[in-house]
Amino acid sequence: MTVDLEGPEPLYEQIAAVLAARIADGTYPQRRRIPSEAAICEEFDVSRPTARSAIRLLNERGLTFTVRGKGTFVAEQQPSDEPAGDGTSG
Amino acid sequence: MTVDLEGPEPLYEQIAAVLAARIADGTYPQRRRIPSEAAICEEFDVSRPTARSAIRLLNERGLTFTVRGKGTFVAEQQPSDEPAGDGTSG
DNA sequence: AAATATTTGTACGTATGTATG
DNA sequence: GCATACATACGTACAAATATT
Repeated sequence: MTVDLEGPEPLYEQIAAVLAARIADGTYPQRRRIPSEAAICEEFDVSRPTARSAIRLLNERGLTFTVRGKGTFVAEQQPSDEPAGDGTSG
Repeated sequence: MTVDLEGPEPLYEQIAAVLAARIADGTYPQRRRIPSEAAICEEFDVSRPTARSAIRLLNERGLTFTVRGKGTFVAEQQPSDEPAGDGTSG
């Protein structure tokens, strides 16, 4: 999986979207750790600040939570503002 | 007003607290712009990322909102988790 | 307990892009 | 076009918490 440097979306949003998709499809199971900042830097070839921005988004959206010295973990519940939304309505 | 480099709180939290106090006491009135990132850098002698972190905190807490190219403005209402809290109960 | 490695937290510096006036 | 101001992104260093040896 890669990101689009030319796209309109910021890198950190694209990366957050990729990670969010992995959470949604179970690649990153609940309560389990997601890859470290360093690993995200490696995979997406970005700087640590950018990797951290992506994680920050996930945390803000309630998908994950971060514990210093341990890592970032998938939250047990992913709250949603769109209770019925799976995008298949149209 | 200064910040405490030796203190336990991060610089950006200390700065956010100072700005929040100015919002609370009317130094920065509602709907009015607060100082620019550059001005905050100057006043507190910090880097732009640190100034931005402070502003981000204010935004997250609903005290302010930022408009790209214009500045950061005091929100019209400051939501509170402590409906009765003004600290004068004792 | 000590040393080392891993991982996140804070902070600085800089460059470039985008939006407003 | 220029000046101001925020947004994104890279690079780096050191501190603090955790985990392993």
